[in-house]
Amino acid sequence: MATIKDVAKLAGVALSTASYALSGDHRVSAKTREKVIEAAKQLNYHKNGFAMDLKRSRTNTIALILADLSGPFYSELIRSVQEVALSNGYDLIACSSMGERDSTAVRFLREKRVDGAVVLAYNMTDEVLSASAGPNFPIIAMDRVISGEGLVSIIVDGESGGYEATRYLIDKGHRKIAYISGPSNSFANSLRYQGFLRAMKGAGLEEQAKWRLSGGFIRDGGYKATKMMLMQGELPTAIFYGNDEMAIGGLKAFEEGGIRVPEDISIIGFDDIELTEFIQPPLTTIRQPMYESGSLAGHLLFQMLNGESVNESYKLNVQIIERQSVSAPAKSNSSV
Amino acid sequence: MATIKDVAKLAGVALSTASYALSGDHRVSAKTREKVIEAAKQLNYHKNGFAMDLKRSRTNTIALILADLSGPFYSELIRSVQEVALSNGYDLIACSSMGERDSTAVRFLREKRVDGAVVLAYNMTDEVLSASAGPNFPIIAMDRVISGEGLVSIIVDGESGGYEATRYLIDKGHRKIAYISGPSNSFANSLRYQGFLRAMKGAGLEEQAKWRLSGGFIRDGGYKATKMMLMQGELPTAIFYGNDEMAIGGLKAFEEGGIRVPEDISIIGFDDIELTEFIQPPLTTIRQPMYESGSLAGHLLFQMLNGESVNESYKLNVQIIERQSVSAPAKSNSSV
DNA sequence: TTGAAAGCGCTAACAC
DNA sequence: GTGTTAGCGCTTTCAA
Repeated sequence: MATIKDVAKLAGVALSTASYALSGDHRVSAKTREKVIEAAKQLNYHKNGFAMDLKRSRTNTIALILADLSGPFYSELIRSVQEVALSNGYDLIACSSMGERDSTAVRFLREKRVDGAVVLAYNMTDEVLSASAGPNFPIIAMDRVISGEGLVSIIVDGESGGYEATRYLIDKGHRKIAYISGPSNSFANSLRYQGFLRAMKGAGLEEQAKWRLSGGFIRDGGYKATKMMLMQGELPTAIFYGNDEMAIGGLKAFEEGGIRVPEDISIIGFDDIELTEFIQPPLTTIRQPMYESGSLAGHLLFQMLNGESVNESYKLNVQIIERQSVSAPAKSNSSV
Repeated sequence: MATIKDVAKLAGVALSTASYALSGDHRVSAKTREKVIEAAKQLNYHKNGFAMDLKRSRTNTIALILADLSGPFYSELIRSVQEVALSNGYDLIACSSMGERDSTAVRFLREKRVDGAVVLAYNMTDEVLSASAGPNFPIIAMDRVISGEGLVSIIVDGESGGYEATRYLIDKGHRKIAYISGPSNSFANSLRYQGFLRAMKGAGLEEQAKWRLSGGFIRDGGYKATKMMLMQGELPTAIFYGNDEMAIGGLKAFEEGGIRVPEDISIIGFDDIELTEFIQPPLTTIRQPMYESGSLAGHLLFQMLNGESVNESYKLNVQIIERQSVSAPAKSNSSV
């Protein structure tokens, strides 16, 4: 790899002159510049990114850290963060926090390989975030409550979402409602569940222990939890799945069991992923403002990078999206 | 930010001793090591990634470059490349080539911010790839034919895929077949189109100029192209969409136009994205081995990184996935 | 306008 | 075992 030294030598100028010429400083004469550029081309020279970053101690890059890069659910978030980064002249790299303690993500934060980060990854510990964030290294934490210098949290109001989803079912006449939960260590899940409980209690309803199942936020988990419910014999009249993926899995289980949705049982999801529109029946769900939250995250990050002060936390509202997976409970089941 | 210098000073040892202690070199005494580690903790010290990379001139990171990070289509690819990277002890970062000449992606390659890359991005020029690749910087180019030192290309056999898709329609009795194309600068698209033409010619059929439409590989493009076709009045009996996204857009246009698929018109897509299973009717399509190709790309990259020699190009096969969007042409339309 | 030189934070060869 | 020191490739001050 040719270095700027080689270029300077070939062009017959000093190292610094070459540097100036290459970065377009207007103090070098046009003739010198040309010589240098010609030499650079000849040697196929390109700046070494690290050396530059090291010197500048700035990378002009921010990271978006996700638990799983391949999740379908993130595309809007990625897009919105990317747009903001681009329009601020920054680069965005996405990396995964898979691998836990020694993940790429942790290293990028620890070793300051980027100028700041947006983190949506339940498997990153608060500790890592707190240790990395600071006045010169802003981190926007999504979906978790955390505070500290350089830290801002954005949460979507999952509690209200859980409440509204449940309330919606209750208003349709349902009395026997189950909540299929996500991973127990997920903050988003606990919020949704709390909302569910508040709505149930508010309507004088009780959660039945036998319907307390978990599906880990994944499709197959929803499928299995639903199968289990089916095997138990007695079904609720409505199910609130902690997220859409699990609801889709549940739908498959019902289909296999010959149970019609929403005629025999109503279901509602959470997230409003793309698929919900396309499945049969289209899924009623709670929409998370992914695009908006990504955009907010990006903007906040750059405000912090520019030394402006921002609030410590932001809460975004959710919205119910009515489709066709919920109806009034069937007569035979609607008795309390 | 505390540096190793500060740590050394606080621990009362030399800089190098601190460095050795921190990197676990066994020449330092346990006592010294402890002192250093304690000092580091106290100062909340973390290595500076760039300085390390600069020194080592290795990053232990590879990049996956995609035209659009948010594409739903890539999740399997991302997952498979990530698995390989992780199992080789490397980090993976994903970045987008949006922004063309000055994109993050171009900079990462040019400035050697990573040790190698897998590139699936039609908007990166061959020139950039050739200029960046070299004996010490392997690049795996997907979906393009390119060669040079440090360059390997993986292509899926889109031509055969295009041929098979078209042949499948012909075998069902279709004679009037349209191909809705992707971006004209897309290599994948031209392959598919060539396959289409070969099948048509082989059956003594001709492509009709009026049905030559482009949808840019995006859903809305497929929708618009189909609308346009609808407005023209005369329809083919079958359409081969250059990818699934466009086919999904087309489906919507047909639905709005009161045209039934596959009763009134048959359609076939390409890619086998997740959605194809869930839409109505489920889409018959050509499956690309995304997971396999990502895995292959990752393995090749590491082989090259280890100095092993590999072939210059690899071709992967496609497979037709029969679902329910194709039937024999309706009687009234099936005449030649 | 150009050149010499300091130093970003770190590693590793070498000397003690 | 531990300390000294020379760079990695670059930018940027300062002097010429």
